[in-house]
Amino acid sequence: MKTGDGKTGRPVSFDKDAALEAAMLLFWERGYEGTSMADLTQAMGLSPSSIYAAFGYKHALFSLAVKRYSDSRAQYATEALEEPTLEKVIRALFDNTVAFLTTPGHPPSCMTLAGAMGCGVDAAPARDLMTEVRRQNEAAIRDRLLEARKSGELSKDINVDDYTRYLSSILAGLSVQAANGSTKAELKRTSQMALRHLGY
Amino acid sequence: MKTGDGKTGRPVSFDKDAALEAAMLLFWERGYEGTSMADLTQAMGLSPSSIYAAFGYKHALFSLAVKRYSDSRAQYATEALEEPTLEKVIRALFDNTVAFLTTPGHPPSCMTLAGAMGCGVDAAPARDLMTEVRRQNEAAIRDRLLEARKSGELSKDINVDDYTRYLSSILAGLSVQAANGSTKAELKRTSQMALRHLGY
DNA sequence: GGACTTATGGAACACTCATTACAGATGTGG
DNA sequence: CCACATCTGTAATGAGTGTTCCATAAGTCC
Repeated sequence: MKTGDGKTGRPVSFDKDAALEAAMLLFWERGYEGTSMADLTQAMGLSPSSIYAAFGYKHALFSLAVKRYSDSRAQYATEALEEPTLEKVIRALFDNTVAFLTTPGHPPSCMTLAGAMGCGVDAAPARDLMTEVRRQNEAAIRDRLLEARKSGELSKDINVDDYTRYLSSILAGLSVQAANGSTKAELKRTSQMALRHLGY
Repeated sequence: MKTGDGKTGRPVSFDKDAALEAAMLLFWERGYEGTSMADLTQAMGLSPSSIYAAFGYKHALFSLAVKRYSDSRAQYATEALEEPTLEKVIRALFDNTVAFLTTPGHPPSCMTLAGAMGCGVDAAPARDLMTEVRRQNEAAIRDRLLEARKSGELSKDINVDDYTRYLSSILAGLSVQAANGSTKAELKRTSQMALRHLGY
């Protein structure tokens, strides 16, 4: 019998999904450095051995948590980019962001900002991962804008790279606003003002 | 003779200003949690006892570093708000921010974002301090906008609170952009696009 | 030149960090 | 029921954390 096929041996006795969800929420709130393995064992309800066996080192667990975050909580951005017209895309981008930032049950900010901005040398890989995710999100917006440019919805006078960075800036700024403690109503009005200035 | 008057006893043998500057730069780069006292002793060139005698606990040192940051590096914002007309104020706000973020010799981001966004429970006071500073900066912008409203430069149709949050958002977004690795030229174009959409 | 006050460097403190060793528990295949 | 493989909890690992103790150095005041 081949070993490591997942059929023999004592089976995993906990819900891997639920454990990863708990880890994600804790990393989201406290960042990479601010979350200790002891905190994680408590939040996940597991002993260190189980965590290491199932997810690997702390950084590997963090990577998985970030992936889970991108694939679930941060899907609102992807959904917005799938709207049929450019106007709907941009409106959805702002509306969904505000809704996301004010959803109860998780910190009022983006995980890619709270996760690891400034950090010690040991946590540099986590910080770089956060930067990479932010850049990927930006690239997704750029792709959608390029599409709109081809379809004629976005004027060819507008530099797509600049417009992408401009939109990203405002959206990131909303996240900082939310972290500052802005209310849902305030964020909504701020985002409406942004839309108005954008011409929507 | 009264004790503690700073006249008797062995005098301090190092430059307090230079030491605090070194601490500020390290906190700026690595954040509160990412900077250890051991890192600080090395960067400041001092032994732990000297640091504790001169600046107090780690958090007190951090507070002093943040104050130094606000009073020196972050003065560009205050200066912008002192411009005579609203248009000049807003232009300076964006121009100075871009210049600040791309100045060599310090991290390409705002200390209030890198210092402590998400963090552990022990560092919560540091995080709250950063939030407070961000809100104070916002309040300064609001005051200047209120002034412009009174002088008639800012239309009374515009909600000052909303406009303040909107401007703050874009400026914070520029900081995130810089942390993402945007070049000076890119930041300049992004900020120019923001100014254009603002009507300047 | 003592008496006094404060600063300094280095070692030590108690504690937490991420990670692992080990012994026992729990399943599957024969 | 018996090997076998894997998981699980406890306790330990060594390194790193912020902070303090202590002997000594370096000044001022009488």
